[in-house]
Amino acid sequence: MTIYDISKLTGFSPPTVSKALNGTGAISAKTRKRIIAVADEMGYEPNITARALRTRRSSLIGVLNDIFYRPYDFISPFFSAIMSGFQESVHAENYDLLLISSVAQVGQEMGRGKYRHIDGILILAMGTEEKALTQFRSYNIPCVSSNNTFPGVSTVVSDNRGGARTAVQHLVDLGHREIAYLAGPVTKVSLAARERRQGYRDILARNNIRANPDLEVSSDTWHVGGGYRACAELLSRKVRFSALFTASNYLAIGAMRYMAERGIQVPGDVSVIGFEDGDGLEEYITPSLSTMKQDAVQIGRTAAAMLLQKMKGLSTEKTIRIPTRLVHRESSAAI
Amino acid sequence: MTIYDISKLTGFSPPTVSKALNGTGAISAKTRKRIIAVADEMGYEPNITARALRTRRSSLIGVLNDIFYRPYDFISPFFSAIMSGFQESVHAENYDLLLISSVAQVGQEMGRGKYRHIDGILILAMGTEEKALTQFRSYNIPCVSSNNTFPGVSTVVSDNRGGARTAVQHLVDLGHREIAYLAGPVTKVSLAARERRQGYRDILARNNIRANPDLEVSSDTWHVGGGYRACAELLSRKVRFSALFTASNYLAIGAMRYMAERGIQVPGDVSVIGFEDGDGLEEYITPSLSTMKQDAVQIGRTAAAMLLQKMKGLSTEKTIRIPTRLVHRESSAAI
DNA sequence: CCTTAAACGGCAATCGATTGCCTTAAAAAT
DNA sequence: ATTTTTAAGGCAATCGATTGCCGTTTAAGG
Repeated sequence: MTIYDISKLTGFSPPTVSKALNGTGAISAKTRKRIIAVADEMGYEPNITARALRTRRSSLIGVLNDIFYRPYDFISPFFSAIMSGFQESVHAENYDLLLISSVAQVGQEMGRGKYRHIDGILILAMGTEEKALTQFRSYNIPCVSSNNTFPGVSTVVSDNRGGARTAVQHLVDLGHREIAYLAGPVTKVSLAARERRQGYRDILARNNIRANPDLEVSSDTWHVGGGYRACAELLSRKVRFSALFTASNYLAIGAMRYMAERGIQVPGDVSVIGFEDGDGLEEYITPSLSTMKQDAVQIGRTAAAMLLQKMKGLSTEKTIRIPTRLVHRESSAAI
Repeated sequence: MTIYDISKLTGFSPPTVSKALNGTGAISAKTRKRIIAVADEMGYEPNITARALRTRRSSLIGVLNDIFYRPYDFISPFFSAIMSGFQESVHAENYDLLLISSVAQVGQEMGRGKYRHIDGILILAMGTEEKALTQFRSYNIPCVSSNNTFPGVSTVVSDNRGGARTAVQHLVDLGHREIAYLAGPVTKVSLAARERRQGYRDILARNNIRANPDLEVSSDTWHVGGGYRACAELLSRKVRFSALFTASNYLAIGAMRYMAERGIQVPGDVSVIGFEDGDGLEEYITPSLSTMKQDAVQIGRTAAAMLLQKMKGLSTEKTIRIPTRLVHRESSAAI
């Protein structure tokens, strides 16, 4: 069923059918109605490939989603939740999502993306490296990112600094003054990592707590294993702390495991608060985990709105921050 | 840079350029070499849209990935790991992945898929309903699934029955005879749910343990909350059990949480073993969780191989099972 | 030296939708 | 009643690659 079939059935020329169906051109209401009726009846669906060829727009949006949870090879539930909100929004404008994974191949993939004529791209990758980025720039595809920032690319993130402040202030309010921070991998592009650390430092300063560099450790991955190892490193420094703020829940789980193995009680000896990872587990592990809850779906929706704007040539570079919310559970308690 | 540009630069006609680049038709080695050299030098990349229009093949494979973890809206790490292996394999043959989520829209989505001329489809959805399936059949797209079976669709799954047998035998070997089973949502299509239950029953029978229906509960979701509620239901039945096999790790985590709240010790009072969910957390929660480890990436690769075969018109319907492996951790112990 | 066949490459059509421009008919203005 | 507008649709070209078929050229065979 093509536009030519509809043309024959209605007696109007193919261009007229096209115009009627798309609401473009000057077509009388009567004609349009007739054409639409026939198209509906025949179950006509436009051939999107032909349209893409002619219009040079593919209706495809790429999602660059690095898998940074080796050796498990899965997409972070947090990112996957962002994708969920994002997809919902772009679907409303008839875009579909093309999966582009694995930063290792990013050059190749972007080449691929280019030759597929992707109309836009959402960068969710955590491990995206500098050199890959220069690639993005050379192709001229509208682009938004989340959690990371790149020069010239708009970003939607949680209010990481504010969230970190809330988390750390929560610990202070519980009477803690020796508060450690377990960061994720700090890369040039990782806005989340930078801002959370900043929020942590803000609150120490605001409460006149002297910042102790020994209380800050950084994990080599965003996953549990990294949290475990970083906590080991932290404890090896022999600095006292009664509370620990981690840059993500996975890191918190890894850290708590290490402490459990060392007989350190949570929250008895150390209170812990993390940053949500989107899998909804924090309520169900023991002890249940205090968390800064992020609104991943909303981040996705916002990113979609921004990208769609950009694709229309509107909007300029900016960063939008989505509020986070403290959820107090068993892992954090008064000193 | 199109085939016409290369044509002008080399003096050969566009069809000849096409044939040289694709290795089709009768082109002399010398000509081919020259054309390829120029194409390389100019950075020519074929316009995949035009090719798709002409050949009627899109080089796009759809991934139907229902999000069944409401209200968290994320893709199960297990499925996401399958996708990882799958993508790696189909990339080798120059296919890209189109994301099709949300079973609620499956009809619409498939319509979409059809009009995008998807060359094949991988069904990962857990919640796919019967009525949606009839849609699949009517479009004639090569299709493989994982974890679920549909009439006429090949499937790659873990060796669920064997895995469940190993898990339950493990509990028996530890001296347990009162063993409960916490199932995932049992639907018509859920092969995994059916086979794991079967494996559980096999082992009871093999060890002359009388099956007690009260020891089997079924969760309403595959996520932690469902495990929590199902465990509550199980305990409310007042049947004694010293071990619990759960159909997934998330369910195990939910169940363990409920038991923790009731003061039931794991593994002191009840041993627990689950089925891997692919997020790598089981080592890091406390107690660490005994698990049947699945090879999700391998499942993905195998599914890709099967689908590619099908797309070539070869291969017939079948089910392939990928071995699982017992990993013994703290949550299961001798009685 | 002539015939036959194989090897190379080009021609023209095609995939389906869209677009700018042009023609005709109808409506409005003078 | 005649001219000017405006509205409605059609024509032909285009997006880029591919394919079947046909015409040469060159090599092989007699």
